[in-house]
Amino acid sequence: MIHISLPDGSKKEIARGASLLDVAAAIGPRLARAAVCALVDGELRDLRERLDKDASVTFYTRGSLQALEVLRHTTTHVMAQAVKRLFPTAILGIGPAIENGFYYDFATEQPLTPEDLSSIEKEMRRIVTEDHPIERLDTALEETREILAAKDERLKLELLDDLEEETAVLYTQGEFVDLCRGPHLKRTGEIKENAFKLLSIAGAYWRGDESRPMLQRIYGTAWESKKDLDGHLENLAQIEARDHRKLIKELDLVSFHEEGGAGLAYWHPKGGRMRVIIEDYWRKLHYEGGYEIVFTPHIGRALLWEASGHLDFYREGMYAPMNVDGQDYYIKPMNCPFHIMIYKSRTRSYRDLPLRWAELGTVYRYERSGTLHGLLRVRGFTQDDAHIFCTPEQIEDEISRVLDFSLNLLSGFGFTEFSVELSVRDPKTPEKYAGEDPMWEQAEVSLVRAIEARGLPYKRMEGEAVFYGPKIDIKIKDALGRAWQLTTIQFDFNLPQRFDMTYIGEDGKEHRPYMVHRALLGAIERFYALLVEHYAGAFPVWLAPVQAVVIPISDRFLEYAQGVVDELRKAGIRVEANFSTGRMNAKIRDAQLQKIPYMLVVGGREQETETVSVRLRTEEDLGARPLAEVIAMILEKTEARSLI
RNA sequence: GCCAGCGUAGCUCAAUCGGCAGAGCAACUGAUUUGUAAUCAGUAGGUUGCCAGUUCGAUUCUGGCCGCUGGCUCCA
Repeated sequence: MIHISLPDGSKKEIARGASLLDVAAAIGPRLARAAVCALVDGELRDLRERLDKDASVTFYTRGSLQALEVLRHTTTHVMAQAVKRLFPTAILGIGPAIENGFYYDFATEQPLTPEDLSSIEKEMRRIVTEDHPIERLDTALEETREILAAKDERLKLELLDDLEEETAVLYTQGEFVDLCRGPHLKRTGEIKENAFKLLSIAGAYWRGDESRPMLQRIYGTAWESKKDLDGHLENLAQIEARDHRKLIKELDLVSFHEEGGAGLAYWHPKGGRMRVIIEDYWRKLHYEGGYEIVFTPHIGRALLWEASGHLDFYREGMYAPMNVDGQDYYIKPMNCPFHIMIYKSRTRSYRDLPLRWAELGTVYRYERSGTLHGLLRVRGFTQDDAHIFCTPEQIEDEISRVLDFSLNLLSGFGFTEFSVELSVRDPKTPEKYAGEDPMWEQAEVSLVRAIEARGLPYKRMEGEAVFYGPKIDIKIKDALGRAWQLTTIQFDFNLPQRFDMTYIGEDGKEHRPYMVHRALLGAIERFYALLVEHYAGAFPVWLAPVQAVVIPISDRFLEYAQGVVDELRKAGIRVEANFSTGRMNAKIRDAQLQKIPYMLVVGGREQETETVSVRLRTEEDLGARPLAEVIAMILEKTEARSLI
């Protein structure tokens, strides 16, 4: 007999070799029916697995996150089975459950097309209806190899060769056999035939390796119920409706041009207005926060990039040089060497430090064509870059400051949920990194203290640091709960050395300053795309490119309407006049579609009483208000940078 | 960069087994003078992404290029 500890603290005695399903049955028949998988000493297991020693066990029932993962994993097997039925020569790759769904990779003779998805789905429904029992077979490696070889599953054989265990696990359902660790559902019929959907088809390198063949990947999603599936599809529709690529076009903010080249954004007047507002706010906060703002060239001689090491390590990310007067000049992919030039323009004393220099620096990087994506991934962009040069004694205080500064700036735009990732070096390969051990240790301590002092949740990422220093990245959550990495704060132990930067210390000797790179919004383009999606184009009044539109109900009131427009404009409000000959209803609709916060309707009543009727884009009707009151209301929201 | 799909009027989308390319919205003109999400009528708008090839004839078929989309990958 062995002893099983349960989460409520109780224990069960059960025969050695009993399956987890037996354990569940011993606890109660209802659990046995509802259980999908179990956590055994910290590992997620299949209910068919047998226990041969004492263990602590937690069962997960339908509805739990873990059960959903199992459901998705089984659904992807059903998909693979369907694919094998329809395309018998398809070779299985891997097929895991992922967030909100699953995928499976196949090597196929013919590429799959989107039209194949519906026939695969149909076959999947058949397999679900056939309700095959799913068997788990722990099999000796050699036998497994024979089984897979007989089915010509060469990719699975490759996985098998890399297996470290002594036995392999095969799962079967009907004619389908797969090498898989599990866990899985007990029958294909447990999948709801109307609660899954295949979504897309894409190429994916075998084992994520570009030098290996490209497989066909099918993505799908699966849920406990049709209602959950519909909810998820609704969510996807939401994301699509907020897609900045659609909104920047509809709202006339930014465009891209085939003639101008991929990944290069054109800011229209309305996008430009918003950008100026964002950047002015950024500048104001930087001056208040003890930064100085600098400007540096867009191109620099090869010498500079040789000194920085960019030409050695980052050349493929840079645009090709242009030759001027026999000298090679490169468009800058980063601002740092230029700021270092300013630093080196004179002798620096410890009394000068810390120096905090910020620049909205436009850089160009050659991103691979396939990675470009609207404003989120471009080839030309403006970083809200800054470099902090300080003494070792100042570093902790500086990190602390920059963290507060970042959180403050981001919350100004309406982002208040943060999480932090701390990337440190891999202790096993210290030789890969620039800088001395004590520097890394001090840097890490100052980063950790700064994070912990603010009670921010953080993840420590071992070995994720870049070679020149540790860093922290701040992620924010948007209105749809998606995480975006914006801020990055990075130590640099490399460049001060490469450029032989020094300052004169109290002791009259030369010392090496510490250098910290930081970008808070990241790239303005990317941040802007995020703002568009976060607000679904309905920007807070202080950011809205057009804050108010004046709508006369007929052109008999044009004169009064023009007076209203003049007053608003004089007060500094971004106002548009819709004086076209159309009906008021159409103008309201236009303004609504443009998501303009205030619609000011003027007709006879308003003219007589020196008022405007205020309609909000939320469809709320505030009725007629004195013009002065409306101006004050809009200005108040603007100045307070109110988020609605 | 790689795999797949796509590219038709400013926008959203039709159409052609290879035979004169079409609608709605927007634009323009005229009429209408309107009270909180689309007034009516008319006009104009296209080398069907670009360049080759096949063909009597290519928007349609083939190849190359450019761009976009979904992924993979990269993010010194």
